[in-house]
Amino acid sequence: MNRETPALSEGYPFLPLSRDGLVDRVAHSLVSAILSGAIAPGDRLAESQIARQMDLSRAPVREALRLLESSGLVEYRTNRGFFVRVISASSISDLYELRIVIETAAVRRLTEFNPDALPTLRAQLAELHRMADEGADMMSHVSADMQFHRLICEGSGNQRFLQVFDQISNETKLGLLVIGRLYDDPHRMAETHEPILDAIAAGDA
Amino acid sequence: MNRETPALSEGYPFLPLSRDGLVDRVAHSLVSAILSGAIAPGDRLAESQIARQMDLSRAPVREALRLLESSGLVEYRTNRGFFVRVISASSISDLYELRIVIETAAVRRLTEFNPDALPTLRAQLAELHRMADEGADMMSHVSADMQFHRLICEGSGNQRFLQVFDQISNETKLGLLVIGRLYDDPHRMAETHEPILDAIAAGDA
DNA sequence: GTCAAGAAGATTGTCGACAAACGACAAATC
DNA sequence: GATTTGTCGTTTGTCGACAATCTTCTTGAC
Repeated sequence: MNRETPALSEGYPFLPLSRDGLVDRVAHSLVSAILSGAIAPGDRLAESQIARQMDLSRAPVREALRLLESSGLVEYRTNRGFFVRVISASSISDLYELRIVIETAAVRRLTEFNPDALPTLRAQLAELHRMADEGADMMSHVSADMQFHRLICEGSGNQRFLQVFDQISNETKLGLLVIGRLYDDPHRMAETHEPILDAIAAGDA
Repeated sequence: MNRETPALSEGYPFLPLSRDGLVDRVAHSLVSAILSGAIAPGDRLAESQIARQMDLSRAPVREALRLLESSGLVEYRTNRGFFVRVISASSISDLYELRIVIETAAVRRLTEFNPDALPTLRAQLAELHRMADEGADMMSHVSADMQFHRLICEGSGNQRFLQVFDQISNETKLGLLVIGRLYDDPHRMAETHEPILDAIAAGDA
């Protein structure tokens, strides 16, 4: 009974039904609620209430919240519970500086060891422009934008860069949504990414 | 009833009894066991067994393990449980590169905005040499060494640098212990830190 | 003898209940 | 009247039990 071994020749039209446990689904649901603004920063996240609304016990909710805590979206105080983290201006600027440091290093590695990743980056950039044309909503823009930066970290070949990026990505999204107005002009936003690509193509970090 | 406001003039002889919950104590206990090598990389961490040995229920153990997971010391597989993470060579090198990137940036910020932090760093370096003289055990060396690097991140003024550093610090310790032999000559090890201080003093990142 | 299917044992996943801690309001004290 | 103390409702902390899942061992067919 090995899951890796397909029972028959590859390729049935079955979508790989999510193997995540309940906890992951709860976590995902909470992330959506927070990033959509349905739950505001500073709000209390009462376990029992969430559990009741999702129709399950407190245990998986608790674990999901602990998960979110490690991604910086949520704050925990002993004997007091979980709260949606309030992002301060200086916190955002610190976060931004961290991203620059990580991604700069990632780009350097990428140009040096993995120039093959360029086409993928170009494709993602094109996608950004396409979305700008179609006037997609801000949430989609932020996601696509983040995906571009994620690809850079992924292409660097250093697992840790990607790990840090993923760890702070949700918080970054929250920060971007708070700032918001940066995305007034989606095309301009997309264009700011092009110098990065050019630099990579030129082999310059 | 404000805890911040003392009832009478400041200064009762009460030591501030530990406010950590059970979970934190369990987590700490597990970290010790892993870093001391009492539990080897790859080993299974059975919740029930740990709970039984510590004489408590599985719930706090579970949460403690989830905590360790986010610090990279432990790996979780759904329906399969927790395992002590095995650190590969490439993983260590990736981690090391990440630290260099972060700490370089931290040093740059520190020299620029917070040169006052220098004395503290010098003191910690002296401590390293003192320990080398006294022939302290490796674990203490590793801790003191890490503390030096932590002070750099702390002095940078960017909370995120410190956050990332702390997040990977346990894993780094584990890596250092695996490599181990680097600490054959503690004095030499301490000396490698001096150029950093000199560079900071010279205002050069 | 090898391999697959099935049963048995052990471990994780989830639950509901109770204990402990907290926050807010009411009562008492100076 | 302001501050401290006591009480109450709510929320978190921990527990033990049961269900679901995985792993191992056994069994049986080829």
